[in-house]
Amino acid sequence: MNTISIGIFDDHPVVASGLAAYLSQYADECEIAFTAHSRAGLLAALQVQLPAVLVVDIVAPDIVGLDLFAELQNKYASLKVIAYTSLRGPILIENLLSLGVMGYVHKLQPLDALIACMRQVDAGKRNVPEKYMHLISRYHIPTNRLVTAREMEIVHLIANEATTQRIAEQLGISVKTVENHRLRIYEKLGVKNVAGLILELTRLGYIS
Amino acid sequence: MNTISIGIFDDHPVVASGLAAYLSQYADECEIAFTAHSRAGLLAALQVQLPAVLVVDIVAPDIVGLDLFAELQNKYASLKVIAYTSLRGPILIENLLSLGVMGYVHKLQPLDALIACMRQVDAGKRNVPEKYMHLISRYHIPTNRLVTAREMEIVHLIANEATTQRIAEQLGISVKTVENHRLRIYEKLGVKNVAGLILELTRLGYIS
DNA sequence: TCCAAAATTGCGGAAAACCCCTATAGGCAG
DNA sequence: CTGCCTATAGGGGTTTTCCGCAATTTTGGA
Repeated sequence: MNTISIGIFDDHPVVASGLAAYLSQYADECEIAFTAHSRAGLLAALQVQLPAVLVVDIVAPDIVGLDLFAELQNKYASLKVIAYTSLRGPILIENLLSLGVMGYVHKLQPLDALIACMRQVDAGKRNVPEKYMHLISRYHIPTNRLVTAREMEIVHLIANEATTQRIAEQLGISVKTVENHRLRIYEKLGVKNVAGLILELTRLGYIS
Repeated sequence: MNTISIGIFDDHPVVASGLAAYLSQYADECEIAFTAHSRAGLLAALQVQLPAVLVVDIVAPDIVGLDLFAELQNKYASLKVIAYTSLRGPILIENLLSLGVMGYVHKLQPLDALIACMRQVDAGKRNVPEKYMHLISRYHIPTNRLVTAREMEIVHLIANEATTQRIAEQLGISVKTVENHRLRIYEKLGVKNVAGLILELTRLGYIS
């Protein structure tokens, strides 16, 4: 059995260092290449040593998240990435798969689940929880379920307690247009009003 | 130097087990009594072995959170509790202090901060971040800043996408009363509208 | 290249939220 | 007992959000 070289990225030091300490119990099977707590630190560490598997926490899809995976995919095509996060949901998983992420483990799962996933992924197999496995075969993004760039702009302004009127001014468009965007977003996310919107966005990790 | 007996409670196995593995590097200074991932597990573990210091993650003040501290305080008055969480804010810290929590460390801090806090707390000293230290001397709860039980009921209904009208029906009170509660809550939390309310509540951990 | 799907833009009208005020009854602490 | 706070509720408004519907531009695939 060869040893798996592992990189760990998590903004919570306790997770990165703690996981490294925990995994060192499995020293015959894996080897910690590095731990990183920031995006800059991660990119620096990857240039020094490229592990086989990278465990990444997604804090928020638009901050330390989805775009990072795209970047990693370009720079290090051979790197196998596992998303290890407390975010959930089929939309997220579809996104991850479409970006080339190899594995997904939720943080509430036992550590065994992560270790199992690492083994699978190191062997070149995609690995997500059973109930999402069917997504692997069709892991393209159904565009009509994703919030667009324009919608994201509006979403962030809403989260900043801006009214539709202020948003319209800020973006230089009609109030009615902004309203329409809002409703479309509600529809896509399956919520009924602002309360639901904000809650769902935090659940998905789009806003802090 | 005596060894500190430590219990760890966190719903994320990676944090509980990882932290335990990490701390075992400091074996001359501390000793892990147990790790727990659920409330029931914690209470069972405490009956078997009572550590000197208990590190607890607060997921949400009303779920695995503030009320737990009150319970622990009653049952195990000598137990020194450290809140180790990714929630923040002066309101939270005041709440914690008022419930007898001895220490608070944010999860984005380096692990050294937690270890330093454990030393302080084990020595009987309250320990919170510098900028909140002034709260220790007056750690009573300013009641007018906390959401009341009734307000919490309403807050949860709002988070469930209920309209003011539906809330009024559900609670058997007037729409106007519910409106009044809403505005009062906004005022207390310093937000302008539902968007701000929901975001602030998730920040404080009151809703998922 | 051309068509269909989508993103983005917009309007009128209804519903809900938001604001400022007043007012009563009960509980609890100084 | 006398404030202070909570919970209740109303009047009378303004503002914002929500709902259907529709036009225009952009985009992506056959």
